[in-house]
Amino acid sequence: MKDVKKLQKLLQILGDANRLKILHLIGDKELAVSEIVAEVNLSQPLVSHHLKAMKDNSLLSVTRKGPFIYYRVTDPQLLDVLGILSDMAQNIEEQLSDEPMFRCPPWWRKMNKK
Amino acid sequence: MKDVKKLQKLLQILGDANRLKILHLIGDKELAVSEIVAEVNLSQPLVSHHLKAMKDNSLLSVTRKGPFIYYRVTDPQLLDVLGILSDMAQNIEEQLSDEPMFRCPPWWRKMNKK
DNA sequence: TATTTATATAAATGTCCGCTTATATAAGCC
DNA sequence: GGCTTATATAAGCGGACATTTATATAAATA
Repeated sequence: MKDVKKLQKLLQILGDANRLKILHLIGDKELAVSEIVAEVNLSQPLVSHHLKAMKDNSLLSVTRKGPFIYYRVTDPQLLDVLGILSDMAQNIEEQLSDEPMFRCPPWWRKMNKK
Repeated sequence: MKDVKKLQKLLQILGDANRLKILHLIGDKELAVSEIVAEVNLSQPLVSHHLKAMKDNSLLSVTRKGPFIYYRVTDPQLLDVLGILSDMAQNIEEQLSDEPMFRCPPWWRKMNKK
């Protein structure tokens, strides 16, 4: 309960499909931006944008090698935890609250009360 | 990589401070809405809103007892994983990309190039 | 049946954020 | 120094979502 804000931030950084794809793609390797762009189907600026978000929150670390900039997952444990969560997520089927296709107008129930 | 969407959804449901507070408060117990409202500092509709979000995604399960509706964490494992993530999160200090307090106007660098 | 208590739902609003388009930086090469 | 490649940054737009205010449902009780 100490610092909920930090946990929240971490979770909302992770709560994006594109960022998850990038994280999974990098895995325990080191990838340059161009390699990532080549794999995932996203524009270069968008990839850079997400990389920055994760770097700014220390999820990714950066190394420059000549003109290339390599990203790696700072803490490999993160991938394990994501594995666990992914497992959980698969067993979740959206509990759609039997939303009727058509809905009563607001006055109907009151009208027919008892 | 199978279903990133589900993982994303799970993470973004979790990525909210108020929902985290509620989850932590419930813990391994069963709490009625009114008990939750009494503890966290949120309006009743807001609490209901968040409870619904988590219920619809199977994070919470519901039991009615008379006029009271009790919520419990569906999978206690979730709390453990959150524990791990919380641990990670605490060791993350925002990598604020040494943003200068004042910034160059856009023409400055071009002006002084070389 | 009227009232009170417990909870849910609806509508309206403001904000954050992902994405696109356009442009800037930075390094390497001729 | 100009050119190309690799990457980052900025501005603008649109949609999603947390929150508030107001009201509806549902159960219990008098």
